[in-house]
Amino acid sequence: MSEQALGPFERLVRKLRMRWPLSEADIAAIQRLPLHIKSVPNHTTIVAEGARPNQSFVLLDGLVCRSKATNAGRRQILSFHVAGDIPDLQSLHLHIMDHDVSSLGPCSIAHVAHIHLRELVTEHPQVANALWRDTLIEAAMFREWILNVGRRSAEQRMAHLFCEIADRLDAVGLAHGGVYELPLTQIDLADALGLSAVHVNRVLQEIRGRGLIEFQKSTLLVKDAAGLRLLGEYDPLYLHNDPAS
Amino acid sequence: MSEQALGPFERLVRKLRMRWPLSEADIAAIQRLPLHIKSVPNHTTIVAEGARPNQSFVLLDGLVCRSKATNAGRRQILSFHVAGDIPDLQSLHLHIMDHDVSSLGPCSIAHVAHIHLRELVTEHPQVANALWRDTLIEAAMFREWILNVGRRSAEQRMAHLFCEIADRLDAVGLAHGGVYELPLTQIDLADALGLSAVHVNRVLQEIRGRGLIEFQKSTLLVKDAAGLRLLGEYDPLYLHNDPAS
DNA sequence: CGTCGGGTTGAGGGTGATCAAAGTTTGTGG
DNA sequence: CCACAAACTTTGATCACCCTCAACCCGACG
Repeated sequence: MSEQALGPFERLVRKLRMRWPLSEADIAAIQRLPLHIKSVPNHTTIVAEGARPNQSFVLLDGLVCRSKATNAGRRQILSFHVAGDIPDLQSLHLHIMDHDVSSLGPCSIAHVAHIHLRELVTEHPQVANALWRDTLIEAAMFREWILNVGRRSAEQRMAHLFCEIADRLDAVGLAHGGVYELPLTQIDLADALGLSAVHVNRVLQEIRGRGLIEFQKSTLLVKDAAGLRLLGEYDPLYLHNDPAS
Repeated sequence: MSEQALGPFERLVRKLRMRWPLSEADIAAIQRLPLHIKSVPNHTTIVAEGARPNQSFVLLDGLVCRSKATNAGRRQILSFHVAGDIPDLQSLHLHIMDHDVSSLGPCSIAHVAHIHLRELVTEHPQVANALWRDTLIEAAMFREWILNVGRRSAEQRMAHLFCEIADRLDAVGLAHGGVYELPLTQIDLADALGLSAVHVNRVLQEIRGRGLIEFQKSTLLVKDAAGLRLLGEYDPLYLHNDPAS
């Protein structure tokens, strides 16, 4: 990863600068954060519901998701996170975890103690603003997710999800011409979409048959982005990627 | 309303103090905010998707909801808000609305210009922290909502929603012994739960038949709170009401 | 008194779940 | 590097939850 040469928090800094104007001092302070880098194997719970962490982590490489489950064990994935995200930033202010954070594929993460994050946001209010805005965008993504599982058909849900993932990976430069590395099983997809794995399989075949995508061996290939957006009624407004909007 | 005697923002202040320790100066600054009080009739869109407001509003009295709709017009309610909430606070940082905010029953609101809110949060970082924490709790509620529509049965969804509403109204002192004033139609309930109005009607009869609740004429009566929580698998952890947690 | 929004009820149908079993790929230990 | 197990994918059959459509009822309100 070329980012490593520029420091482990390069992707994070790039994202936060898109969220809010930061000074050189703000950025330097982020890059000075004491960190503890760790490798996480596939399908591992990084932070569990009920935990009371005294640190958060920056995702340096890989894919993680947040999830909750019903008492009957039915899992619902709530969000996906890519390099540069801080998936459990909320534990800085909400001290007990209300959901799980786990890896999808092997990941590299950097733990940062809450003490240092707290110092960062008090000394650098602009960083606090950037993180607050990030929290707001995350909430906007949750809202769209609710609409997706609440009111769209299985096909539409899946198309919408693929559109969002593609857009987000594009935004952080993790796409290579419509090809996306996505270590998701069909079970993971089902848990994200509120469907059964069997039905995901069939819907996948259907929209693949229509020439919209290919999805096999952890690789998503978007063949007809416009058609996919049309099917999923995808409008990226809710991602608020334009810092001016 | 006795709160009006203590100032229109009394409920807001009470809520924010539960979110984060505020000084007398912080509180005074909130209460000095220039405001513009307005009455809103039933079933009115207060802020529409696509709008670019230069103000937010504090809900003084009544009930409002946030919602999005698919292109086919299928509405999904995303959250309910009670007196003391600032349902469109996000427009302070996300300048274009990605959803609607509309009234359920007649409401009283107080508009506050973004200019004054921005000044408030820069001069009073503790208020900014309280609002950030509020945003995080809101996101936690969205996550639970996703689990609800994604993985729970119609009965469970409804029981869970009633539990959450009851808890939240209890928390702000709007309950009178298991009786809650709730100006929701069955159509509104359906849109909140991702169900059809017809099915809501039948589920309502079912859980009413079991002696858990009564719901008619805009009044919710919780007859068996424990049974309702059990049915809905309700665990209020995600509301993070305890400031210490 | 008529209309309108909302509530209720019935009948029928479809989307997607569940169950079961057979393939296929992945991973692991010998 | 092979053998085996585990995990994932695929397919078929059946089923149920919930939707849609349609009609009727009711109370509020002009």
